[in-house]
Amino acid sequence: MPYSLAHKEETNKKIVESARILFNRHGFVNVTIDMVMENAGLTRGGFYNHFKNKEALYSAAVSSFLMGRGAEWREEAGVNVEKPSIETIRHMMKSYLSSEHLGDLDGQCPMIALPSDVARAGPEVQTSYQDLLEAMIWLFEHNLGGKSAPSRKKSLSLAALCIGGMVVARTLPNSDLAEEIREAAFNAADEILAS
Amino acid sequence: MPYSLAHKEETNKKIVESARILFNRHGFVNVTIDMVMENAGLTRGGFYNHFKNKEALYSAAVSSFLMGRGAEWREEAGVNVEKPSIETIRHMMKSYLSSEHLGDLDGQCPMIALPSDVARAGPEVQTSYQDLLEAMIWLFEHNLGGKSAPSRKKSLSLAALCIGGMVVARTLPNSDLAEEIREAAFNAADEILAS
DNA sequence: TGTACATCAGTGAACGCGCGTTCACTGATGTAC
DNA sequence: TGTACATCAGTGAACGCGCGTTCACTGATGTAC
Repeated sequence: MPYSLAHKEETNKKIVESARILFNRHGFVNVTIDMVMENAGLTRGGFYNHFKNKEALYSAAVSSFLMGRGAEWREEAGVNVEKPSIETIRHMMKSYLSSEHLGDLDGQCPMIALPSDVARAGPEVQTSYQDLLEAMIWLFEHNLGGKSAPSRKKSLSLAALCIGGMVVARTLPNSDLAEEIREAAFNAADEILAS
Repeated sequence: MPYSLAHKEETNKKIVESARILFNRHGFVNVTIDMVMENAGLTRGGFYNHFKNKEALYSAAVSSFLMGRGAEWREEAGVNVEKPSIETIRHMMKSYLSSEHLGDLDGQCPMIALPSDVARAGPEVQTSYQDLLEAMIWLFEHNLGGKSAPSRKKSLSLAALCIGGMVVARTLPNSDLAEEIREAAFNAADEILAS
């Protein structure tokens, strides 16, 4: 067996990472396999050694956020499984609903960049999206002190507000209204949290 | 001058209405001009008698909601310019964040159906989207009793929560989580309203 | 240790299809007489 | 009132391009001896 298994995995990661960035910026349909492969330093034909088809790449790219940037964020935000606290949520929200995140077209959360794309994609992609969403909700619930009807409701509202506020703001680039919406969403989320 | 001016306007409306429905369901890129024209009872070639190109149609389709279904909704919700009231907002939100609206792929608000599409489209389309958003915000502000910093903030948060909650829910079709999110968003919006 | 070999990741040309757009035309309709 | 005409909305074939996917190949690498 020529080429180590690790080598193929490495290449696979490069493709997915390249795709994640390009999808975030341009959406599923506007990104071609040529673009993804070239951006990964490879050529067109090799793609099908790694994925069944383009749709399979969608799913992998969305999921990759959870293990990559998403994990970094959880660490940065000081997510501490031992000591859950509301302060942790506030940190996460501050980072999620930040001006920086709004401007980060490459690194942003796919839930913000791709909602309508995912809604029209196949079930695998939607499952990946739902996993991301559930991870976010879990972090909120956990830091609100565990499972209970009120903390569940609160967590869902916070998720809707975080993602939704950013989606709406993202749709209006270079508009003062975008920043205004983002800020208002953050304040509202903060109030829900405190209530 | 053969064919009355009204005739051309009539056809134009048919095309835009056909496009609005198809875009809502499938997104900009996945809808072809053939589909739009056939759905309007016409043939491909005539399209360019009415629009410069496909992108011009995006903008027209998004805007059309404001004068069509959007106007109906404002009436249904009992929007009364003379007597603004919080109850009016509650009606609007109840309708916007309803199960019916979530399932109405054809008639839904384009702000829910097309956020990522619009984010990647040209400035004209984004202006149309922003007009829609500002109309919604205006209705909230007006019924909160007019211009003031707190009512402005509240209106922006409500908009983010209404649109955002629906966007997130829409991304997860056939999932219990979708309904759960929609309901949580409504409750949170109601609390913001009451606060 | 060195060499021949087998494997399969990666290459790039080619295929086929679909879509946006163009264009020569056709024929329905309002107007002039 | 009736008829010939001019206009232009609508038609549908054609063009050209781009993209997803396939495929015959090449060449780098690990293994067997």
